[in-house]
Amino acid sequence: MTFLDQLNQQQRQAVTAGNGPVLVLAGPGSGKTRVLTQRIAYLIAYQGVRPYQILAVTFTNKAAREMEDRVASLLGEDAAHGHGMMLGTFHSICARILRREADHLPIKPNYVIFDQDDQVRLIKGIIKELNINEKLYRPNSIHAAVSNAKNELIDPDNFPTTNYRDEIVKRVYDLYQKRLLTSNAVDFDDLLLWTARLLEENPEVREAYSQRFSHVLVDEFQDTNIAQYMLVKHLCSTHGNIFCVGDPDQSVYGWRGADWRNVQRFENDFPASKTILLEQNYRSKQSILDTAMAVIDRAHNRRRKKLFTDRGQGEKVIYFEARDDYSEASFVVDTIAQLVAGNRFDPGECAVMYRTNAQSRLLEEAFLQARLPYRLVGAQRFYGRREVKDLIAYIRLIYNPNDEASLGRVINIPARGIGSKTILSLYQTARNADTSPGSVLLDLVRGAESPFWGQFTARAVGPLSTFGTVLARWHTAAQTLTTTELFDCIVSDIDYKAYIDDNTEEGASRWENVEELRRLTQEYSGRPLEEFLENVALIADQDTLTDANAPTLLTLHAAKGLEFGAVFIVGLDDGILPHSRSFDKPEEMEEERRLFYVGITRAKDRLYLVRAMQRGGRGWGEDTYPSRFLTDIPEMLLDGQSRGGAHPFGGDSLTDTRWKPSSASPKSAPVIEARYRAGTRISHPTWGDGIVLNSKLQEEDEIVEVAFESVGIKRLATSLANLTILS
DNA sequence: TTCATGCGGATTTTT
DNA sequence: TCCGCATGAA
Repeated sequence: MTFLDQLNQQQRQAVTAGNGPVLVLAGPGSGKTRVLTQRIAYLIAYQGVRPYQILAVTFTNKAAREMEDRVASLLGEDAAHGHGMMLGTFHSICARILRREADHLPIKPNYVIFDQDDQVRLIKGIIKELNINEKLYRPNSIHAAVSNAKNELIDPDNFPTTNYRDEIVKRVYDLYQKRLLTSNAVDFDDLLLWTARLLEENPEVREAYSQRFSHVLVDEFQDTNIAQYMLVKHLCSTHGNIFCVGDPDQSVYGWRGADWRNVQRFENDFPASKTILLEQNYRSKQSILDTAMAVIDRAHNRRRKKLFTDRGQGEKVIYFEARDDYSEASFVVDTIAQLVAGNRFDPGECAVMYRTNAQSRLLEEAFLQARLPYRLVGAQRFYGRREVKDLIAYIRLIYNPNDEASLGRVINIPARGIGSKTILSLYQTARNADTSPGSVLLDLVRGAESPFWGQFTARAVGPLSTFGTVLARWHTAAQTLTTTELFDCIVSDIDYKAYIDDNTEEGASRWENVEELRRLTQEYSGRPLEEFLENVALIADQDTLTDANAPTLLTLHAAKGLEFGAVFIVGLDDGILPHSRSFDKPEEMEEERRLFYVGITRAKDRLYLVRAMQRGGRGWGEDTYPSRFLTDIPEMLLDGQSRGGAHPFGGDSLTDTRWKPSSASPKSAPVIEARYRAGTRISHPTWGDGIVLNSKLQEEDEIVEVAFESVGIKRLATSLANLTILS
């Protein structure tokens, strides 16, 4: 068993555990991914389990792919690849099961998946339709209530009502589910809900899946909700071979229905389960673990865990208090530039983490200003763009013309004379006939023969039937065209370029997104449309992580499961972390604390805790207070102080000694030699060719001034700019 | 029906 | 700060 040699005793115990339920409680950096992959490899190589009998649930699609690759490299390529190991997120696995088992359910196999936007859009429409006061009952909050119910497997009929608000939610929920069905659509929660119900109500289906998957493995178990828990339980109902890995201290999705008590539920439901603790940390220096423990030990209701490592004490954690949010951002960028210039880290080993997405903006600006590349994690960034959503909605509508949300989105984009009045009457007509607006539209192609024709005003019926005709043509074309061909067809038919590219910079960037989306469709050539749509719908934030060697910007939530050499956690102000919306809810405050803990434990070698004394606008920002979590960290663990000299905890304050990164660096600066001279011809990835005007050595880096043919004179740090010498 | 304009309001985290 | 909505004119 060669690959088992490198495991510690607990890891090996987990990997080689026999059949039956196993719960692995794994601290951060304790090698849990390794345990999962080796467990799979072990089952295949030594227990005679066939790959297709294994179901492994990961937190992102990216993690699933990586796991597949790692298993393959442990066993040799063909042993794992292409033999039907079922690997993916809960949502993607459910989507596949539902596609196959649709005839047991009130949906058809060509269902579409509604994203958050579609869901809220639908709810909003229903609120309007039911004449409910939109100000009092916000679509977003009603949606949250509905979603919570679904995550607990509560259907509209069983929705508990203790007050008037609940009554409203119940009515909306009921209609919402009906609308989803006429649209032949499911939302994110339905993927889990329908699958759980499918297995619950059809013993023969349950047994078939349970027998096919003789081994079920679940990662990030602390973040499962009730629906997911039940799903897992059903899937191993015949054999009980369930292997869960998780860490209650890293549970940060409670607001999404995740219930860390699933760990307790597991122990109750599977009394024979083995529990294995992975405690040794292989990721971080001890100074970082000490900081992490200081923060998490204040949490209530938890078993104290000792985090230890043999990676050495490491340097102290740096605390920096910036004047305002602008200097917070430039501190981060400057420090990263110095870390990179000093050869302490690759750009790609650095990450900046924040509580809310909005915080990324100033950081991005600071990176842009410094002309340093960065990578931003977040599906929203690309898939949330209007132009991208529009085109995906077109494709979705063609794939499934009953999709009401997509139709509503694109029916008048670009404007084709179908305004709100016309749309209203189209929807009304469809509802009266107990069908979908899309099929009314398609029926209008028959002209006056359609029973719907007479129901519209002469003014409205023209544009409607025209659009119906186009839609019908696309629908037919889609049977033979590739996704890319269909994409091109849509874009040119609606002249989308003219619609979005208004010759402004903004317009140009929108068109770039369209081209990027087109490139994406090419990856799906030869694969059915539904795969494209499904993957696009279920994309996770982390799936957007590229392997570019540049610092990563991401939310603390998105950081879960990742690790970086140097981590900056910014915005450590009360109200941001912990977020002000959690202040009066103890449970949520605990979750904020765990979120901070997750961020801290992402760091391998260096950790920077950063905050701004003012926030909100240049010079006019409001004063902030340090995060209350900072006071839990003993002073002796921290290095650095604020610009004003005040230590956040009122400790000994040194007067205006700004933190100097070089003073904290134990490595002496490497001596470097100039590589560029005036006259050297170079090439830059974005600006093309240019000639070096002059060069000087500065702070362990070579700074060159270059005249580019395209953009004129620029100053660049050669350690970052990725220049190629041509002559 | 569309487009421009101005106002008010809200504003976490994500599959 | 940005977004969505209502309002009013063409």
